Amino acid sequence: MSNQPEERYEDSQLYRIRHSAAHVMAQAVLEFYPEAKYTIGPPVENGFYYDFDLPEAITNEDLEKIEKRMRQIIAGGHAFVRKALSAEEARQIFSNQPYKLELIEGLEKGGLDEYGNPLAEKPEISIYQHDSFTDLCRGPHVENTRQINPSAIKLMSIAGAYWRGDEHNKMLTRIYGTAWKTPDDLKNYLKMLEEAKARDHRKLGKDLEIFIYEDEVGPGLPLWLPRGGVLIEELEKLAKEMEEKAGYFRVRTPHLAKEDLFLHSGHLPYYAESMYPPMELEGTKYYVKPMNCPMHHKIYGAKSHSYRDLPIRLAEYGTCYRYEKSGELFGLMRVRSMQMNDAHIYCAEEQFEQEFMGVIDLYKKYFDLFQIEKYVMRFSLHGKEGLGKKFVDNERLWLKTEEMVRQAMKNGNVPFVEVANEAAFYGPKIDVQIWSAIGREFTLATNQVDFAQPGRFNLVFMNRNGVEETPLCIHRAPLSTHERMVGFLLEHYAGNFPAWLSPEHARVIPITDNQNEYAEGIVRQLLEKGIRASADLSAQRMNAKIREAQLMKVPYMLVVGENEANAGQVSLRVRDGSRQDNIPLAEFIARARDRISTRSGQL
RNA sequence: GCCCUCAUAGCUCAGUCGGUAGAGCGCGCCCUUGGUAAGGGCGAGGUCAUGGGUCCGAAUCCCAUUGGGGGCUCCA
Repeated sequence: MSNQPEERYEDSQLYRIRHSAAHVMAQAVLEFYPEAKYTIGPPVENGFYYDFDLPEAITNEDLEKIEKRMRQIIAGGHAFVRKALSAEEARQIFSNQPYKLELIEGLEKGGLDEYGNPLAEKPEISIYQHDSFTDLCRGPHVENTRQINPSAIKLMSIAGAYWRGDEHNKMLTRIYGTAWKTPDDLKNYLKMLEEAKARDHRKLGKDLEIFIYEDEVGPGLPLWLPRGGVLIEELEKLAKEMEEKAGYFRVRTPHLAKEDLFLHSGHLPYYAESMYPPMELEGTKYYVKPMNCPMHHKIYGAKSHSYRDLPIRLAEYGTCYRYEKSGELFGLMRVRSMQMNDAHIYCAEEQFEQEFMGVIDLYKKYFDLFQIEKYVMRFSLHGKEGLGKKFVDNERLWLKTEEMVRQAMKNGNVPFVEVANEAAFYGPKIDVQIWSAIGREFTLATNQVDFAQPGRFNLVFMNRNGVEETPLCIHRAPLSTHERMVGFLLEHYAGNFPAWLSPEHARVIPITDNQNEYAEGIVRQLLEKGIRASADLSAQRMNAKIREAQLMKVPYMLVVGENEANAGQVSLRVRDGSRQDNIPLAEFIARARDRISTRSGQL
């Protein structure tokens, strides 16, 4: 750790290189498609993009062509020249570039940035010029195209993107590129992408037989295979243990409810589009539940409560269905059927901070267990504009609850960032961003403070003054959904699960079939001791059996030949390649049971 | 939902200019009884995603649909 303050990306040389590479790319594209309209091209994490309105679709072959031309332009050694000018002058330069004219208008009028967001102050209008290309741009850039290393750039992909990110606007063609200081940096980046691909939960999920999708079942509706079933069982066991210790009660609720319930909760008016359409029977409409909370509210409301009962914590691994739009589905990370590590905590206002921190503590325990080192709480606030539309219309309560959460996190020294306009409709939300072992960001856990629904459901408790009061409700899902959690864990561990999570703890590998019976006896003993085991009695050679177990990432392989059979021993091969030959079976059992029962990260 | 792209055996993939299909793995049988990441042989297995169209003839060309992927938008 250095004491130097970290340089902002926006101020770095890399940022300038990428920004300049975007301009060079735009020049190349315009040379091939002179009629193209160009829009914006900023640096982004790991690279840059530029959005064009092109007269025809371009292909990956075109990318090679464009990339080649970029290298020529770079070699030309052109200077980047900045010039400040008036809106009028800018309009003349970009007279045939409608998107640029729109940008100029935004800059001129009250200052809107390139994404259409308001700017604090009215900016100076400037252009940057190099070779034959001129762009409306605030910079900064490198001084000369030569400062872009032609062997450290690469065009990555073509994608669609809406003008100004608004789905009502025209779909533009976005070209993504990456640029680095040195060819080695580029190589490392590409290697990192390869690694990420090898860890992709969709690939590992298939290879390790965790889940599948079937066309006839439907998109976003995963089928969990036996090995995936084990992961889920273990996660539930973990959650139930932790929640029991933390004073939660377990409840169970149905998958469907009448329309009335979701009208009552306020979900239907806000989220009907994301719900499966209703089914109507005997004149009554039923909806498949998109979340569990309304049902938990009903359970809370089923009897009268005293302040002495609070907090009441209702937990359920509830199965929910949400109609995510087709283009939004993604492996296990975005699905239509999901099972949530859900719970609702009903508490009095003065209990809020303690309960809230109790949830955060739970998070931290899980982070510890899963060796998650980096996390940030994203604290999503309401937006004034959305009141009554996106958000429940009660600004006073919004501000009050937000302040409560803010204080709780400050007091608890929880790292968090605030994001405006992204709350849940019933209250402020905290999404937990975590980073996997290879540094990819995931949003898994979420919790929300709900000041709206308890009131809607007339949930009350009698306070110590004998006056009815409405409790607050904390929605929380530290382990997210099974789908997302397993997706994350697959990538995080690259499929090399700690023993307790491994679908198969041990595989017994007889060397010849003379040891098959001995192997089967071992399996029986292991199963008896709660160790998930099987024997490989196939006609293959031992080496092939080991390879197979290794590919399935089985943590413990027990090789048994004539010697072991005679001595009542096993040869232990651990997934990491280490070996312990000729140990008594009991010794292995003790080791495995210890690792499993403590949920150890060691094998 | 939108833009682009892809779909061949259970899996991973090959298939040229349009002439109705191949490999490896896996599966079954046989031989091999092997000491820490693939022993060998034989065999079964495909309406080339689905539905239309062009053509004497379509896995191959065109259109639509379904599903996957890269993005955008969205994610209570």
